[in-house]
Amino acid sequence: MKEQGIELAVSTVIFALRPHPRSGETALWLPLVRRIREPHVGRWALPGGPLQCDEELSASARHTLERTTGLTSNYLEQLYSFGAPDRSPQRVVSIVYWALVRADEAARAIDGENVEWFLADEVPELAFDHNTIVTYALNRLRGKITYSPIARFFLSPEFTLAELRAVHEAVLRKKIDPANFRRQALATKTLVPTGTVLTGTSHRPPALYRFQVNPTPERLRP
Amino acid sequence: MKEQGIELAVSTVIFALRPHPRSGETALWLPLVRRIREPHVGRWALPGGPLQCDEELSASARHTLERTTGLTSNYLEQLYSFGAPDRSPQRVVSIVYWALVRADEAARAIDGENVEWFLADEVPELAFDHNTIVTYALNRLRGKITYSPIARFFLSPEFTLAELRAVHEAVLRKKIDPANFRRQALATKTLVPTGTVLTGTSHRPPALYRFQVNPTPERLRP
DNA sequence: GTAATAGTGTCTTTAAGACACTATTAC
DNA sequence: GTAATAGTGTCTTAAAGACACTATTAC
Repeated sequence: MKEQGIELAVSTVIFALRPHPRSGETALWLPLVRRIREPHVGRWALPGGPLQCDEELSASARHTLERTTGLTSNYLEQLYSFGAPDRSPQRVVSIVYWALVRADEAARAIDGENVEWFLADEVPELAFDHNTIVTYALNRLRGKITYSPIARFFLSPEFTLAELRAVHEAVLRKKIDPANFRRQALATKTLVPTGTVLTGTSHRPPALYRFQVNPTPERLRP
Repeated sequence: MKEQGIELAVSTVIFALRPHPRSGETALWLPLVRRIREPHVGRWALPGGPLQCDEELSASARHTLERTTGLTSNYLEQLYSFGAPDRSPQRVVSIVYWALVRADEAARAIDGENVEWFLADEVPELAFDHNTIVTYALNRLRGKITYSPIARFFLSPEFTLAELRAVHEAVLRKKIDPANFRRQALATKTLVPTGTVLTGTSHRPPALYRFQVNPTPERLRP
């Protein structure tokens, strides 16, 4: 069977938390790449590239992440495949992944050539159908964080409940009651107190937690 | 950019409800196609084929559905893309869709050459990684039917609450309390009584309902 | 009348959310 | 002491589930 001249690419939506430039509050960011060739020269686009011959799909997404930001991710998941015939002059089918990057890592990201980070809710007009893809990824992230314990992938291994709550608040852009959040988080039985507290604050020191390595199998919702 | 010699295919997992051959209860079925060439000659596989040059991904899935069963579907959704380098000798990336077919339609399906229907929970050992894909699709169907009103796509436009409940019971393979199911179904405000009842039963005639055309926008969970 | 399912009412349990309250640190 | 957040207790509400009960048809 002859291949039909359809190009196969893998793109990645990379999310990280950083302070908002104006309000200073934690906000969602993502890196974009400026296109240096037609079509859409000069426009910003999602990082990605053609799939290599013997490369896993997820490996391709990981390589893009590494090449674009110099970072690695602890959470990478396939998002969706986009393949409308008119999304590019030469037909391209894009398999899109999304990734979460820890805040402490993201702070020391080494941005590649023509790479720039944007507020996830304020991306400019992008090349191809990439605005649609970003919106789709944002919906998935916001949906998934409400029923799945993925917030931890934004954090270092040890964290306070306030830090975990701050991730939820930044992603969902709404305040969450600290008492209720604590109860729900602890009810999952996936948090283990390290026995230590975080000092240096100007108030009662919060307890530190880490996620249980392999408690009960994670909820299945593909 | 030269295409990397990777073949791009679209496959479709087609679900329909039919009576179980032994118990007689309604059960989930899906059609498979016997492979007539290498690799895996003689094995059963998901229906599908290479993506045509100017064809939408979903259109390709629809064509497969039509070609395999002679049927059309009112529900078609992208499932996942599978692309491990070793899943086929010549590398193939498969974008998989899943579809629901109405029971009354499925009953008069015209099966194509080398097509046979199997109980979804008793498929034989399939070609490639297609067992993995079927399991994945089953999980998605069972997950989605619990939070999204997709059961109706197994039914004709007018139906009783008992029929709707029977769909849930067949898919989830468990009994559901009729009283509670009724309350939940009506609470969604998406069911409209037609004002007529279904006669010919040997008991109190049940009211017929249809789904509201465009009530409130469907829940967004990509 | 009986058999069978349609359809209603109501109680219990669980979880989410609102919010008052106490605890412990830095200063 | 005050300011600030950590952490606990408890009330209200909504939804899920269990299950008893009434309603309406064919026979």
